[in-house]
Amino acid sequence: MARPSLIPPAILALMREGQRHAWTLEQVSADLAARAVQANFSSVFRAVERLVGERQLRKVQLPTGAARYELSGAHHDHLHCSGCDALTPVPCLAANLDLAALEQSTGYAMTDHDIVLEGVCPRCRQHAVS
Amino acid sequence: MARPSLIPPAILALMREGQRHAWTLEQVSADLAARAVQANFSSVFRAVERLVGERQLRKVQLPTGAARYELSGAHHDHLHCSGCDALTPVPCLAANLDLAALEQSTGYAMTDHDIVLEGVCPRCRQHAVS
DNA sequence: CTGGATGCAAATGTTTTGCAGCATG
DNA sequence: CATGCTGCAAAACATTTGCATCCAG
Repeated sequence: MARPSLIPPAILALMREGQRHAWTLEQVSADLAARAVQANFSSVFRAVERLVGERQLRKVQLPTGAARYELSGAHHDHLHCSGCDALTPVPCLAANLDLAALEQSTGYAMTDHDIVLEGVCPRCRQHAVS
Repeated sequence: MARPSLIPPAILALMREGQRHAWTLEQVSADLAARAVQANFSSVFRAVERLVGERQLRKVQLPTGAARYELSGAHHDHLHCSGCDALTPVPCLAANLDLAALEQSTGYAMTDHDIVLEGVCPRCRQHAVS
Protein backbone atom coordinates (compact mmCIF):
# COMPACT_ATOMS: atom_id res chain seq x y z
CA MET A 1 0.00 0.00 0.00
CA ALA A 2 1.28 3.42 -0.77
CA ARG A 3 -0.08 6.74 0.19
CA PRO A 4 -2.71 5.87 2.78
CA SER A 5 -5.99 7.52 2.09
CA LEU A 6 -7.23 10.27 4.34
CA ILE A 7 -10.55 10.73 2.69
CA PRO A 8 -12.47 7.60 3.61
CA PRO A 9 -11.80 7.93 7.34
CA ALA A 10 -12.66 11.61 7.18
CA ILE A 11 -15.98 10.76 5.57
CA LEU A 12 -16.78 8.19 8.23
CA ALA A 13 -15.86 10.62 10.98
CA LEU A 14 -17.97 13.32 9.46
CA MET A 15 -20.93 11.02 9.27
CA ARG A 16 -20.54 9.69 12.77
CA GLU A 17 -20.57 13.17 14.22
CA GLY A 18 -22.80 14.65 11.60
CA GLN A 19 -26.12 16.36 11.98
CA ARG A 20 -27.44 14.71 8.93
CA HIS A 21 -28.80 11.25 8.56
CA ALA A 22 -27.89 10.77 4.94
CA TRP A 23 -25.73 12.66 2.51
CA THR A 24 -25.63 13.35 -1.17
CA LEU A 25 -22.18 13.20 -2.73
CA GLU A 26 -22.39 16.94 -3.00
CA GLN A 27 -23.00 17.23 0.72
CA VAL A 28 -20.20 14.88 1.63
CA SER A 29 -17.91 16.97 -0.50
CA ALA A 30 -19.08 20.20 1.08
CA ASP A 31 -18.83 18.86 4.62
CA LEU A 32 -15.32 17.66 3.98
CA ALA A 33 -14.39 21.08 2.73
CA ALA A 34 -15.93 22.63 5.84
CA ARG A 35 -13.55 20.49 7.86
CA ALA A 36 -10.67 21.63 5.76
CA VAL A 37 -10.20 18.21 4.27
CA GLN A 38 -8.86 18.74 0.84
CA ALA A 39 -10.65 16.47 -1.56
CA ASN A 40 -11.55 16.60 -5.17
CA PHE A 41 -15.04 15.53 -6.08
CA SER A 42 -13.73 12.48 -7.92
CA SER A 43 -11.83 11.41 -4.87
CA VAL A 44 -14.92 11.80 -2.75
CA PHE A 45 -16.85 9.75 -5.25
CA ARG A 46 -14.27 7.01 -5.27
CA ALA A 47 -13.93 6.98 -1.53
CA VAL A 48 -17.67 6.72 -1.04
CA GLU A 49 -17.92 3.95 -3.60
CA ARG A 50 -15.21 2.06 -1.86
CA LEU A 51 -16.88 2.48 1.50
CA VAL A 52 -20.11 1.21 0.02
CA GLY A 53 -18.21 -1.76 -1.36
CA GLU A 54 -16.80 -2.43 2.09
CA ARG A 55 -20.31 -2.15 3.47
CA GLN A 56 -19.35 0.69 5.71
CA LEU A 57 -21.79 2.91 3.91
CA ARG A 58 -25.13 2.22 2.37
CA LYS A 59 -26.45 3.82 -0.76
CA VAL A 60 -30.10 4.77 -0.67
CA GLN A 61 -32.02 5.53 -3.83
CA LEU A 62 -34.67 8.18 -3.38
CA PRO A 63 -37.89 8.03 -5.36
CA THR A 64 -36.69 11.12 -7.14
CA GLY A 65 -33.79 9.22 -8.56
CA ALA A 66 -31.19 10.98 -6.44
CA ALA A 67 -28.92 8.91 -4.24
CA ARG A 68 -27.94 9.39 -0.63
CA TYR A 69 -25.29 7.74 1.45
CA GLU A 70 -25.46 6.83 5.11
CA LEU A 71 -23.56 4.84 7.69
CA SER A 72 -24.38 1.17 7.55
CA GLY A 73 -25.16 0.52 11.20
CA ALA A 74 -28.38 -1.24 12.06
CA HIS A 75 -30.58 -1.71 9.07
CA HIS A 76 -33.52 0.61 8.82
CA ASP A 77 -35.80 1.96 6.17
CA HIS A 78 -36.85 5.48 5.29
CA LEU A 79 -39.62 7.96 4.82
CA HIS A 80 -38.98 10.59 2.21
CA CYS A 81 -40.69 13.96 2.35
CA SER A 82 -41.84 15.10 -1.04
CA GLY A 83 -42.00 18.64 0.29
CA CYS A 84 -38.56 19.29 1.65
CA ASP A 85 -36.67 16.23 0.46
CA ALA A 86 -35.96 15.11 4.01
CA LEU A 87 -35.13 11.49 4.65
CA THR A 88 -36.32 10.10 7.95
CA PRO A 89 -35.14 6.76 9.27
CA VAL A 90 -37.67 4.28 10.57
CA PRO A 91 -37.24 0.78 11.94
CA CYS A 92 -36.81 -1.90 9.32
CA LEU A 93 -40.09 -2.37 7.53
CA ALA A 94 -39.23 -5.59 5.77
CA ALA A 95 -39.48 -7.26 9.15
CA ASN A 96 -43.22 -7.12 8.62
CA LEU A 97 -43.04 -8.73 5.23
CA ASP A 98 -43.11 -12.44 4.73
CA LEU A 99 -40.05 -12.65 2.57
CA ALA A 100 -39.93 -16.42 2.73
CA ALA A 101 -43.38 -16.62 1.21
CA LEU A 102 -42.33 -14.16 -1.47
CA GLU A 103 -39.32 -16.27 -2.34
CA GLN A 104 -41.59 -19.27 -2.51
CA SER A 105 -44.06 -17.68 -4.85
CA THR A 106 -41.63 -15.88 -7.12
CA GLY A 107 -38.55 -18.07 -7.10
CA TYR A 108 -36.42 -15.07 -6.30
CA ALA A 109 -33.67 -15.22 -3.73
CA MET A 110 -34.05 -11.98 -1.83
CA THR A 111 -30.77 -10.27 -1.14
CA ASP A 112 -31.53 -6.80 -0.01
CA HIS A 113 -34.11 -4.14 0.28
CA ASP A 114 -34.29 -0.47 0.61
CA ILE A 115 -37.79 0.65 1.28
CA VAL A 116 -38.52 4.32 0.90
CA LEU A 117 -42.06 5.43 1.52
CA GLU A 118 -43.19 8.74 0.17
CA GLY A 119 -45.01 11.23 2.34
CA VAL A 120 -45.12 14.70 3.80
CA CYS A 121 -43.16 15.39 6.94
CA PRO A 122 -44.71 17.12 9.95
CA ARG A 123 -43.09 20.45 9.21
CA CYS A 124 -44.24 20.51 5.62
CA ARG A 125 -47.73 19.52 6.67
CA GLN A 126 -47.83 22.56 8.90
CA HIS A 127 -46.64 24.90 6.24
CA ALA A 128 -49.09 23.52 3.75
CA VAL A 129 -52.35 25.44 3.55
CA SER A 130 -54.62 23.47 5.79
CA MET B 1 -56.51 22.41 -28.54
CA ALA B 2 -54.56 22.14 -31.69
CA ARG B 3 -52.80 19.22 -33.19
CA PRO B 4 -54.05 16.26 -31.20
CA SER B 5 -51.24 14.10 -29.96
CA LEU B 6 -50.75 10.65 -31.37
CA ILE B 7 -47.93 9.69 -29.13
CA PRO B 8 -49.56 9.28 -25.72
CA PRO B 9 -52.30 6.95 -26.98
CA ALA B 10 -49.72 4.98 -28.92
CA ILE B 11 -47.68 4.55 -25.78
CA LEU B 12 -50.67 3.34 -23.83
CA ALA B 13 -51.61 0.93 -26.59
CA LEU B 14 -48.11 -0.39 -26.77
CA MET B 15 -48.06 -1.00 -23.05
CA ARG B 16 -51.45 -2.63 -22.95
CA GLU B 17 -50.47 -5.13 -25.58
CA GLY B 18 -46.84 -5.25 -24.63
CA GLN B 19 -44.73 -8.15 -23.61
CA ARG B 20 -42.99 -6.11 -21.06
CA HIS B 21 -44.13 -5.20 -17.62
CA ALA B 22 -42.25 -1.94 -17.37
CA TRP B 23 -40.36 0.20 -19.83
CA THR B 24 -37.41 2.52 -19.83
CA LEU B 25 -37.84 5.67 -21.89
CA GLU B 26 -35.44 4.14 -24.32
CA GLN B 27 -37.62 1.08 -24.66
CA VAL B 28 -40.78 3.08 -25.12
CA SER B 29 -39.04 4.99 -27.84
CA ALA B 30 -37.82 1.82 -29.53
CA ASP B 31 -41.17 0.10 -29.31
CA LEU B 32 -42.89 3.09 -30.82
CA ALA B 33 -40.44 3.03 -33.67
CA ALA B 34 -41.09 -0.68 -34.17
CA ARG B 35 -44.73 0.19 -34.64
CA ALA B 36 -43.82 2.84 -37.13
CA VAL B 37 -44.91 5.61 -34.83
CA GLN B 38 -42.74 8.54 -35.62
CA ALA B 39 -41.59 10.15 -32.42
CA ASN B 40 -38.59 12.07 -31.31
CA PHE B 41 -37.12 11.15 -27.98
CA SER B 42 -38.12 14.48 -26.48
CA SER B 43 -41.67 13.92 -27.54
CA VAL B 44 -41.66 10.50 -25.96
CA PHE B 45 -40.26 11.98 -22.81
CA ARG B 46 -42.91 14.68 -22.70
CA ALA B 47 -45.70 12.27 -23.49
CA VAL B 48 -44.65 9.89 -20.77
CA GLU B 49 -44.33 12.70 -18.27
CA ARG B 50 -47.79 13.86 -19.12
CA LEU B 51 -49.19 10.39 -18.73
CA VAL B 52 -47.53 10.08 -15.36
CA GLY B 53 -49.06 13.41 -14.42
CA GLU B 54 -52.46 12.14 -15.47
CA ARG B 55 -51.81 9.02 -13.42
CA GLN B 56 -52.15 6.80 -16.41
CA LEU B 57 -48.60 5.69 -15.97
CA ARG B 58 -46.50 5.10 -12.92
CA LYS B 59 -42.83 5.84 -12.65
CA VAL B 60 -40.80 3.25 -10.77
CA GLN B 61 -37.34 4.02 -9.50
CA LEU B 62 -35.02 1.05 -9.54
CA PRO B 63 -32.35 0.62 -6.90
CA THR B 64 -29.83 1.24 -9.64
CA GLY B 65 -31.17 4.73 -10.13
CA ALA B 66 -32.75 3.99 -13.49
CA ALA B 67 -36.43 4.67 -13.96
CA ARG B 68 -39.10 2.50 -15.52
CA TYR B 69 -42.63 3.29 -16.54
CA GLU B 70 -45.64 1.03 -16.34
CA LEU B 71 -49.39 1.22 -16.65
CA SER B 72 -51.08 2.40 -13.50
CA GLY B 73 -53.66 -0.34 -13.06
CA ALA B 74 -53.92 -2.05 -9.70
CA HIS B 75 -51.17 -1.05 -7.38
CA HIS B 76 -48.41 -3.56 -6.90
CA ASP B 77 -44.81 -3.61 -5.86
CA HIS B 78 -41.73 -5.12 -7.44
CA LEU B 79 -38.81 -7.43 -7.15
CA HIS B 80 -35.74 -6.38 -9.04
CA CYS B 81 -33.18 -8.89 -10.21
CA SER B 82 -29.66 -7.69 -9.69
CA GLY B 83 -28.49 -10.21 -12.23
CA CYS B 84 -30.52 -9.46 -15.31
CA ASP B 85 -32.23 -6.22 -14.32
CA ALA B 86 -35.67 -7.82 -14.58
CA LEU B 87 -38.55 -6.23 -12.73
CA THR B 88 -41.16 -8.63 -11.45
CA PRO B 89 -44.51 -7.43 -10.14
CA VAL B 90 -45.78 -8.77 -6.84
CA PRO B 91 -48.93 -7.96 -4.90
CA CYS B 92 -48.81 -4.75 -2.93
CA LEU B 93 -46.43 -5.18 -0.03
CA ALA B 94 -47.44 -2.10 1.87
CA ALA B 95 -50.64 -3.89 2.71
CA ASN B 96 -48.61 -5.73 5.29
CA LEU B 97 -47.23 -2.57 6.82
CA ASP B 98 -49.00 -0.68 9.52
CA LEU B 99 -48.89 2.69 7.84
CA ALA B 100 -51.24 4.25 10.35
CA ALA B 101 -48.83 3.41 13.15
CA LEU B 102 -45.99 4.84 11.10
CA GLU B 103 -47.86 8.07 10.60
CA GLN B 104 -48.52 8.17 14.30
CA SER B 105 -44.91 7.71 15.29
CA THR B 106 -43.34 9.93 12.68
CA GLY B 107 -45.89 12.64 12.03
CA TYR B 108 -45.61 12.01 8.32
CA ALA B 109 -48.64 11.84 6.11
CA MET B 110 -47.96 8.92 3.82
CA THR B 111 -48.85 9.60 0.24
CA ASP B 112 -47.32 6.88 -1.83
CA HIS B 113 -44.90 4.05 -1.90
CA ASP B 114 -42.95 2.16 -4.37
CA ILE B 115 -41.30 -0.81 -2.80
CA VAL B 116 -38.60 -2.52 -4.78
CA LEU B 117 -36.92 -5.47 -3.17
CA GLU B 118 -33.60 -6.61 -4.50
CA GLY B 119 -32.90 -10.21 -5.29
CA VAL B 120 -31.89 -12.77 -7.85
CA CYS B 121 -34.52 -14.15 -10.18
CA PRO B 122 -34.99 -17.87 -10.76
CA ARG B 123 -33.26 -17.84 -14.10
CA CYS B 124 -30.21 -16.02 -12.79
CA ARG B 125 -30.05 -18.34 -9.80
CA GLN B 126 -29.81 -21.26 -12.19
CA HIS B 127 -27.09 -19.72 -14.23
CA ALA B 128 -25.10 -18.80 -11.19
CA VAL B 129 -22.49 -21.32 -10.15
CA SER B 130 -24.24 -23.31 -7.48
C1' DC C 1 11.15 1.99 -6.72
C1' DT C 2 6.15 0.70 -6.68
C1' DG C 3 1.33 0.62 -6.28
C1' DG C 4 -2.38 2.74 -4.65
C1' DA C 5 -4.34 7.60 -3.93
C1' DT C 6 -5.28 11.99 -5.96
C1' DG C 7 -6.61 15.94 -9.02
C1' DC C 8 -8.07 17.53 -13.19
C1' DA C 9 -10.46 17.26 -17.20
C1' DA C 10 -13.34 15.23 -19.95
C1' DA C 11 -16.61 11.32 -21.32
C1' DT C 12 -20.95 9.35 -20.04
C1' DG C 13 -25.74 8.60 -19.77
C1' DT C 14 -29.92 10.21 -18.85
C1' DT C 15 -33.19 13.58 -18.21
C1' DT C 16 -34.75 18.19 -19.34
C1' DT C 17 -35.44 22.64 -21.75
C1' DG C 18 -35.48 26.44 -25.46
C1' DC C 19 -37.05 27.52 -29.50
C1' DA C 20 -38.83 27.73 -34.09
C1' DG C 21 -42.07 25.36 -37.11
C1' DC C 22 -46.20 23.13 -38.01
C1' DA C 23 -50.72 21.14 -38.09
C1' DT C 24 -55.43 21.23 -36.61
C1' DG C 25 -59.57 22.93 -34.40
C1' DC D 1 -54.73 31.98 -36.76
C1' DA D 2 -54.03 30.58 -32.13
C1' DT D 3 -52.83 26.66 -29.49
C1' DG D 4 -50.25 23.19 -28.20
C1' DC D 5 -47.61 19.19 -30.32
C1' DT D 6 -43.32 18.24 -32.53
C1' DG D 7 -38.40 17.86 -33.78
C1' DC D 8 -33.93 19.35 -33.21
C1' DA D 9 -30.26 20.86 -30.68
C1' DA D 10 -28.26 21.88 -26.77
C1' DA D 11 -28.36 22.53 -21.60
C1' DA D 12 -28.40 20.52 -17.33
C1' DC D 13 -27.16 17.02 -14.05
C1' DA D 14 -25.22 13.59 -11.70
C1' DT D 15 -22.10 10.00 -12.22
C1' DT D 16 -18.02 7.88 -13.92
C1' DT D 17 -13.44 7.28 -16.18
C1' DG D 18 -8.64 8.21 -18.24
C1' DC D 19 -4.50 9.66 -17.32
C1' DA D 20 -0.50 11.85 -15.49
C1' DT D 21 1.22 12.80 -11.00
C1' DC D 22 2.31 12.16 -6.33
C1' DC D 23 3.84 9.93 -2.22
C1' DA D 24 4.48 6.75 1.91
C1' DG D 25 6.10 2.08 2.45
